[in-house]
Amino acid sequence: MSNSSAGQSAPTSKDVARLAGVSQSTVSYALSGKRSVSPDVKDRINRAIAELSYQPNSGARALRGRKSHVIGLIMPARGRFDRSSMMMFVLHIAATARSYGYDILIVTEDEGPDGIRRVAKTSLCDALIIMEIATADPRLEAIAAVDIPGVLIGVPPGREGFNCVDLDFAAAGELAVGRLTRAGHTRIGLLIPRMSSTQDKNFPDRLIAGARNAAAVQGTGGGANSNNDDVVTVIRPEGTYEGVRKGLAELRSHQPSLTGFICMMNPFSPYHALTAGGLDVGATTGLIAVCDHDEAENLPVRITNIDPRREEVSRLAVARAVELVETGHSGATPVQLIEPLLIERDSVPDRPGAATE
Amino acid sequence: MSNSSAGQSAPTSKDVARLAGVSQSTVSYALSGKRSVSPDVKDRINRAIAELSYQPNSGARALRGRKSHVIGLIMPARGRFDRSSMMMFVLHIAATARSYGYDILIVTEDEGPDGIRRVAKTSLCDALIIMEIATADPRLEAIAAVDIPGVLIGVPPGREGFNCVDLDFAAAGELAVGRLTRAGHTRIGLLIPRMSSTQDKNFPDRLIAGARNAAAVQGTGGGANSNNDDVVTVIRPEGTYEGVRKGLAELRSHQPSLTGFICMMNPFSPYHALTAGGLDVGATTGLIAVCDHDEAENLPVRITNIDPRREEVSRLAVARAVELVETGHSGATPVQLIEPLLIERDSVPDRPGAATE
DNA sequence: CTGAAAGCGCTTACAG
DNA sequence: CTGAAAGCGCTTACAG
Repeated sequence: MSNSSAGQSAPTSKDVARLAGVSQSTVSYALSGKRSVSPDVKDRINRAIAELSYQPNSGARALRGRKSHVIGLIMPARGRFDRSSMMMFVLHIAATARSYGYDILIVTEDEGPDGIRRVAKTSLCDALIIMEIATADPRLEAIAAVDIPGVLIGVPPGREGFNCVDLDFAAAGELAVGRLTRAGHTRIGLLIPRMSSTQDKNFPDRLIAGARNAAAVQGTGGGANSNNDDVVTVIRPEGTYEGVRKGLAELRSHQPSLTGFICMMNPFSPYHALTAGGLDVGATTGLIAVCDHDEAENLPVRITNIDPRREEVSRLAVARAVELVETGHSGATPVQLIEPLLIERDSVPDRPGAATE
Repeated sequence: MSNSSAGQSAPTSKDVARLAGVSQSTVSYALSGKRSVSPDVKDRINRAIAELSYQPNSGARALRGRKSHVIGLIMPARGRFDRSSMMMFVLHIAATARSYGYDILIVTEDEGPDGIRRVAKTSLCDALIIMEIATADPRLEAIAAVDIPGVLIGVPPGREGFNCVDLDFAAAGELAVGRLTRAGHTRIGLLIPRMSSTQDKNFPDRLIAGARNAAAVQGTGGGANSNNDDVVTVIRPEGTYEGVRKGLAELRSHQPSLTGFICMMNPFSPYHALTAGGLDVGATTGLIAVCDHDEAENLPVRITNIDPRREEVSRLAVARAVELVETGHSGATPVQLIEPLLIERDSVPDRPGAATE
């Protein structure tokens, strides 16, 4: 019943022109604004457009204008990824793209590097945004070889010649360690879920470096020359509950004095594993998660979190891609990092002797 | 450096024709197979295509062929949705679409019904797939008004004239209650997270009806005329940990004899809330979750789950959309439901007196 | 089995 | 300030 009209073919700019009593080119110029059009004529055209509910054919526009106004979003290669945060990126990227007049096309891992070549060579996409790229990712090469611009979300090694945008993970590490040490937690465990080996070279190193750096700067209360490696201990457990539980148990058996924890994941498993292990998060034990707000709020204790600012990262990636398309891209640009934000909630208790600033 | 080539414009079918020493139309026919081409000529064409790494321009193809080979994926309206499962749909839908030669374009909630009109009227998309549609969703009307086919994932009321595809939630309810009653659990709590009011009319009713039906059929051990409302008690808590905890606490205070639970969500919160409430899931208490495998495996006790079969639902939705496009759609078709699958894990213990089949 | 030509619906010089 | 015309790269009757 619905959906069944034989489709009396959509109106064209020619139809609009006829109805408005002007030429087709005037319609085009009225829409693009690339030539001034008298108010009277513009008005008639707008009326005609409204009456026919005209929208320009995107195929014709792409063909003639050599621009599809579509950005390809290359999804992560196979591996363990947080689907929830991926979806967050997709939604923000798509919304931002629309604000620039672009649409987002999904290119999945299944196609591999061929997918990149395909959407570029067929002129389906004007630019590419690549999520969670891995180190030895065959897609990096494909992106470099193709002649539409690409923006990486992430800063993988070997990124020379690419446009990278990401959260400042070093700052995130500093922020988390700084917050915990200020609250008096001088022994800190840092949990980063293990990924496939090729993905491991992207953000973890930066996060760890930032954490170590903050430990060195803020000191441990033991003077400038204390061994900073003892302040922050990194573990890379499996991302499952069982993996996290085991990792934490082992860690604590080696370092019973740990009172502060940072996790680069949904805090659900870490929180419950710590609780099951007899620790009282928010009372004696500190926990900071790098995660989205809803995940931080979704526990008995509201978890102080570092907002990974996926919306801002998404915006930056799209803005970058659009700019490269519209200025006629030319090579790589400096890495652009977004500052992380620490949101104070209830999971970081002060400990005796804490330097409350 | 990379990405910087001035782009000596992609090769066209004319270039291929010249290199192969044939006409442009022959190249086209060789590619489409709509006319027979001699092996010799076909060979030369293929060689030329490979040499130039030619791929047909999608704008031209769309313009001339009146088909973009793009399907628009309309994301859920604002509300509380499980981003993880949404992402699962997106990935499966995109992969399936590719297998039919189609691509997926993301249309977000932000555009509302206008987004649907836009991608349809501009001929950007050949068909639409709509996820998680709500009852009084203004997008339903837009879909009906537009002249490309639409497929709904979900079976909302007022779906006359639409093509619907979904999991058989009634069967899921039956399956879960059946499994628990067979294990001797005669008092069952069913947790369905509360959504925005307009979304509440889609699957929950079907799930509940199926659960009640199974309770009636299987009996409670108390004869055919027992009050079936007592077998299954439904609660609709907030989807957060705190909401689930409170909901379960209240439920149990009214019905202390509950030993079986079904949750229509990631079992993390229900599991931990039950455990925190003193129940031993897998030993004395049964829990079945409608969720993805990884979520079922991500807990101290492996949770027996009902696979929502998002991959199969996605496949069906895409197949339906492609069929409607390629046959020249004509109105609505019967609702197509996918059978749910119960995966036996460790969270449903037998209770004394259980009828072990 | 193959080729020359028209045309899909736009945009953009060119001309006034 | 406006119009007539060419052409983007395909596909598909039409003609042989």
